[in-house]
Amino acid sequence: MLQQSELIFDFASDHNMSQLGSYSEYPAVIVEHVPHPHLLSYAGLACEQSHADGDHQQLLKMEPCESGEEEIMETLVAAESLLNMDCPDSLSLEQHYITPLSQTFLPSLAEGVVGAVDQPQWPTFHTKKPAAQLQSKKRGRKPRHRRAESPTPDIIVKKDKYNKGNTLYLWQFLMELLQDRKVCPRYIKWTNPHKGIFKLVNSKAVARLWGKHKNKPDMNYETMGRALRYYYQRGILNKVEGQRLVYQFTTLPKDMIYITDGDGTKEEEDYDDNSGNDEGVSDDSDDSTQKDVQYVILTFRTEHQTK
DNA sequence: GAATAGGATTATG
DNA sequence: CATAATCCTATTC
Repeated sequence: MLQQSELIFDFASDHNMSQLGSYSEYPAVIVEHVPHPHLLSYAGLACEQSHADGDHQQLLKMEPCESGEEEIMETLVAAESLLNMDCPDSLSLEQHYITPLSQTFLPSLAEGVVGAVDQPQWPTFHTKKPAAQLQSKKRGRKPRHRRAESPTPDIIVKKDKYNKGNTLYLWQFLMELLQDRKVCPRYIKWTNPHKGIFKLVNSKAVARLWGKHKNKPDMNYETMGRALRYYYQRGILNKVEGQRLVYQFTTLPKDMIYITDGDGTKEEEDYDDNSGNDEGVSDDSDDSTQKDVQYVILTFRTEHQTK
């Protein structure tokens, strides 16, 4: 069925790539981005980003070619980017996957993970529901309780596992997209990285990419959206109500490549999820220092709590 | 009208 | 068996 070389985005022409295809067989694969010590401290993204006092401006700079209409075109570009991570200006995710990660993972992460059996190993954003009226307005929705989500303590570092059978979960796929400079600002982008809030700017394009990845040509946002909605109960995603196409990761990897948009503007538009709780998180300059960054693959066994 | 929520059913690994 | 894909109804933006 899926060929490693083509399983992702067939329209990516003849560049045989397989980065996205190169994930371990473990359910959850997180590409960790370990740039600098200070960035490591930044890892606690959920908590605070105090040091982000602007002395480091993000290098991830890409012209905000924000048209959004021509999806085909952009999809092609996106796919190309996803497939050809070897473009010099990009972070070449390819390296992530094949990096023999000498340094397996962040100790803090490891401990935190190992320690927490019942809860995610990642910083958790518990955004209180903005308003209960949102639920009430729905037609008698039953309260959803989240159970422990997939990723659990086990950290297995798969060094060179780019097997083809890779099937990223949707949430992983979205995270990957959010770390891809080509698609991130355009199709999908953070609207509030600290809270894990992102927006599917171009839902159709994202769905298309997802469909490509899953080899489901008929994928659309309806279907993908359903899958996203499954994440509500599982505590992986929240919906940022009031804003269309805006979702929120309840948990995030400690160090992601936060592409908050390239023109130096910290966050062009953080509609801080209108919950009013936020204290105005401001400078989140993504300090993704492209150079001397180390990419680490962390694989998390997703063993579900044996219910 | 697209987005959203979620039930039901089926598919797939 | 879990994760969706597909499909659907209903509601909201």
